[in-house]
This record gives sequence, C-alpha cells and structure tokens, in this order.
Amino acid sequence: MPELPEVEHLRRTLLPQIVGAHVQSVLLRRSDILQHPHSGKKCSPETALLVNGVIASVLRKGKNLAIIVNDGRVLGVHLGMSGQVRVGPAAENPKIEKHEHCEWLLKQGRTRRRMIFKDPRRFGGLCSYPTFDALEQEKWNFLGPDALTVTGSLLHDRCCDSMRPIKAALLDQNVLAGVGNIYADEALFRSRINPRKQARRISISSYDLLARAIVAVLTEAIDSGGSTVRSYLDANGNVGDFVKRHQVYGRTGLDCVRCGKKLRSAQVAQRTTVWCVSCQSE
DNA sequence: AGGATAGCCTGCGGGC
DNA sequence: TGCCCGCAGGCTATCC
Repeated sequence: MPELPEVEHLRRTLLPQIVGAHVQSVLLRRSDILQHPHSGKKCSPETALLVNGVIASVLRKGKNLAIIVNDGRVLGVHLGMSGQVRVGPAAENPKIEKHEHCEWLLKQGRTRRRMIFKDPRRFGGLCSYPTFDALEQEKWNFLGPDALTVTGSLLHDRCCDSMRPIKAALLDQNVLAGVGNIYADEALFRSRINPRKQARRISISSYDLLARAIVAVLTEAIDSGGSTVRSYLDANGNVGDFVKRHQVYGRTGLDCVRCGKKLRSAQVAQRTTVWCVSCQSE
C-alpha cells in the first residue's frame, strides 16, 4: 500500500528513466482510469496523457505524483492501494500483464522505453491538468502540508481542536499529506502515543515527538526503498525493504521490541491498528 | 460542520 | 483440490 515513502522512492527511480524523454505514443486500455477534473477543459486522451511532450520533471506531494512536460501539461498519478508505474525497454512484442491499464512509448536519443501504469484494484488513477497551477488549485492546495516537512507546532495547530483519535487525524490527507496506515502506526509507536487518544488532548511536547517520529520513519523508509507489503514495486520493478524494520505494523500478538509485552490490535478510525498498550500510554 | 460510515475493487490466504 | 469468505485500505460520497 503505497504511502509517502513508496511514492517518493518511485519518483526517484522514475526520474533517471523518463526525464528528458519524448512521449511518442500512448495506449489507454481502460478509459475510466483517466479523469479530467470538471473545471478543466476536456481534451483527447493523447493530449491528456502527455503525447508529443518532453518530460521535464516529476513532482510529489503526499502520496500524489505529477508528471510534467515541457509545454506545461501535467498528468497526476495516484497509486491508490495497488498502483504501479514501471519503466522497461520497449520490446517488439511486450508481454502485457493483467491490469496494465495504460502504456506509453518514450524515446530519448536512441533509447526507447515502455512505461506502464498498472493497478489491479483500481483505487488509483490518472488525472489530466492543463497546467501545474490547475493541479494545485484543484487538488494539491486542499492537501495538508507534505508529511516530510511537518513540525510539532504545525501538527499541533492542525489537530488541537479535533475530537478524533490522533490516528484518524494522521490519516486525514487534508491534515497531513502522505501518512497512511503503516507509517501512522510506526510513528505513534516511536513517540509512545496511544493511537486512540483524542487529538486535542495531546500535549505540545508530544506533538513535537510525534512530528519528529513521522519525519524519521518516513526518511528511513525512503532510504530502504519503501515497504513492500503486497504489491509495491518501484519504477524498475524492485521491492522495498522497510517491512523488515516495522516495529508494530503487521506484528499483532508478537512481542513489543521495546518492552517485550504482546502487541495488540483493534480497529481505530476504521483501520486495523497495532500498538503496545504498555509503551504507548501518552 | 465535523466525524462516522459505506462502497469501490481484486488478490490472497485460511478454513472446510 | 477447490470453493467461499474475510480481509487488506486510499479516497469519495453520503449520512448523522
């Protein structure tokens, strides 16, 4: 389940493969994965999917990616639960896997590559914008600050009136962009905060610990290539290693790495949540 | 109006 | 072996 570290690692592995490449053609197998936001003008799938552009940059906010071409067009990419973007050599008869909903032919110098968007569960998708400004005004400006930039006071300001459990606030992309179920549990464990504690009852000093824990765990996960729980692969098709370093996520019933007590799990904010009752008493 | 809930969707693993 | 069911969860729409 791609969260910020997986999307950021994907971005980094994508950059050397696609920046500077010319988008020669596109094949959209499922048109319903491509959205044109209502306030934007409709255009052909080729225009929406960057055909004839030269890829200039790939940006990220939270779990969202944006591929930008030299004439200003932008393609928003969201991986949802099971989305993948992969780049490989352009073969004569490429082996088409199930759920490869879109594929691009890229050319850079004499090198031709094939980029694919695959998403079995289709919680993800592609979204076309005429400009980066449009993407910001229609989507990114509604997100909270990117989780890699969060500070204790920022988090406190955005949560201190909320009656919700802190975990629910962390998962809300309008509060903070990029944290999902895995890294919410990991950061709460590191900062010894009970995931069910009401956001407004958490002290400023605990928010400081929490913000530091969020940045630390996300940074470590990016460096490990993300967490491959089921299906996550980077642009080159490689798995992420961070699962080995999960301290609570996926460890229900196992011993707490800090105190040795059994970790418990329950539904919090409608998500399976794992924590240590003994350690996380803040 | 904030917060809880339902529904979207497929793959996989456990139980029988 | 094979079927069925439950679970996984990011995000939006809808309800309370």
